[in-house]
Amino acid sequence: MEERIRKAIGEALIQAGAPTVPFSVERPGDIAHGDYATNAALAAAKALGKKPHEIADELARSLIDALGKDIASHVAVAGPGFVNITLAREAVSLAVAEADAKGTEWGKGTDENGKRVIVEYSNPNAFKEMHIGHLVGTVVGEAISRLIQNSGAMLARDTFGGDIGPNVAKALWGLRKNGVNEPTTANELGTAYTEGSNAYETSPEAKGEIDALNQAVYAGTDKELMELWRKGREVSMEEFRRIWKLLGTHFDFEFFDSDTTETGLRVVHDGLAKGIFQKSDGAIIYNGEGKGVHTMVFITSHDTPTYEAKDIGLAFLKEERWPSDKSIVITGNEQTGRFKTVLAALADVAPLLAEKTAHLATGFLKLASGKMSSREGNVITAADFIREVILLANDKNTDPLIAEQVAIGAIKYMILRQAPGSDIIFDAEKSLSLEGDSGPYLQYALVRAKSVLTQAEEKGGAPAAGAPETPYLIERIILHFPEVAAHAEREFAPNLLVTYLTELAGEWNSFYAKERIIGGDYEAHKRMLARAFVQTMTNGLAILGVPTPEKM
RNA sequence: GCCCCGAUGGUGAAACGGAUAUCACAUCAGUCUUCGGAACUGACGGUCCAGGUUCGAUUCCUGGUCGGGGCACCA
Repeated sequence: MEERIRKAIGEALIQAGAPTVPFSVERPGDIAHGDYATNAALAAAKALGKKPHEIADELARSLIDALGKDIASHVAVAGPGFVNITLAREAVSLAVAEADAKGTEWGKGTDENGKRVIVEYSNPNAFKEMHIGHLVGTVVGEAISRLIQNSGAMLARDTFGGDIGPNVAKALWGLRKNGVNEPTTANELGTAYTEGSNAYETSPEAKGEIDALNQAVYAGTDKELMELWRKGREVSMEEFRRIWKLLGTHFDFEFFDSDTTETGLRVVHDGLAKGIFQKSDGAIIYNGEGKGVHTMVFITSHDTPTYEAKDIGLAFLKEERWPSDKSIVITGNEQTGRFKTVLAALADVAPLLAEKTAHLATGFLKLASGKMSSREGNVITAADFIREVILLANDKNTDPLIAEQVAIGAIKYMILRQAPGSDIIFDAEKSLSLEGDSGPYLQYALVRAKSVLTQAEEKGGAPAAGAPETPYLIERIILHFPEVAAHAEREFAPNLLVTYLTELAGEWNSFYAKERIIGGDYEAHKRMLARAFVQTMTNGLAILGVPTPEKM
């Protein structure tokens, strides 16, 4: 529908003599203005040297002719020169029927058809527990992945685990000190890491031992050590996989630091020979001066690669394993500066790889109250956090599966409702009080609509036909779903979809309170409307990765 | 010191350069509980400051204030 209007405006502008003016076609802020609005007349005014209103009047006339009464019942000029289009009843009914008929295909786009896209997110630190910061990256990464898939791309998910380096050495040191040869729980690893980390700061002797362990892992010749390392990593990853599953995420590729060191070292050494990197105090650095990025060490003076060199290696590894048209990396926003340096260096060594790589940053998750902190430490693990929220959801849902769905929905909604990149304040009690503007609010609206439909079908009979001349507001919201999904994908902004679905759920609740469906006027039409709402909400929540419980 | 990001009602957020700045929570006042009240309706209240660009600025530019993050051998 939007495309059709856009085309009609484009042709009208060509006739008016302003073929290249960019213009918008969007939902008006106030639905009372119409179903679509365009600023084309305002945009063209300067180019044509005419008053906006003159152009708007002409545009309105040609739009009426081009679209016809079956599509646009009303075209009006308003404000400084907007042209508002109100859809005809038949056009609205047609769009709603389409939502109902298309099923899971409703809302699918074609913007990324035929493209291969790889998305990296969640990046776990093996030997450390998953904390709530990873939760944000995982939830946002999954939603963005699904948005891209919804636009038609072939998509692969990958995650880049830290399994080598000083942090890992600290955990190994702790394990050895505690005499643990067969670690079995993530908690055990977390404790060992904390101990190693503390010892590293306070004891010069321990520091030396840990540094030596780090070198030994890179060398990989100490069989006993490598066995402990392998087991620890696996235990750690099992825990990550458990939480990923809980959050509805599965990775096609799990890459590790240790997979990328070789390539990273080689590429940086080659780059050194070409003058892309420089030697400095025994280390190999990338000089970012004059390029607006920080200067950073890529290879240390001990000839071990830093995270930066590993990221370079990873870019090559990804291309080798799953060649793509676009590569997206999602990390916390504290890494933005570091990533700029990596991309600048990559642009010098492999311009094509750098060109198609984009970095997206997510914000921090902060808790509204400190109550959730289950331990004395200030780090809250993702597992503890999810458990606490499920417990809260349990108050109203005895079924453990539903409590979990509600809790995951609440967490995801809180994270996805705001623009990625900004910090997130999570108030668990507020999001589970479930009054408007929450995941469960959307889930609840869907559950109620499904319930009505079930009862309507059981009742059977011949529902009253016909439809009111003026469409219900809910109909006019439903028809915008495909445009919203496409827009959210272009901007990598799941929050746009969240806002839309919240509005949709609110309008459905409003409709439900005002209008009698079973046994009411226009029952057949209202049933279709209910089905269209269910389909739209179901598909929308699926893109966000928010579970849809059958009952609540 | 340098670089990046942010600042919107009491609180948390939204708004391709567009119309009377949207939504929720809280507060206050109602609906009514005969398709599921985790609901619905209404009231209250806001763009950090000073300039600039523009027909039009929460949005873009300059300066300032406050807050967060980053800045070579950590990830």
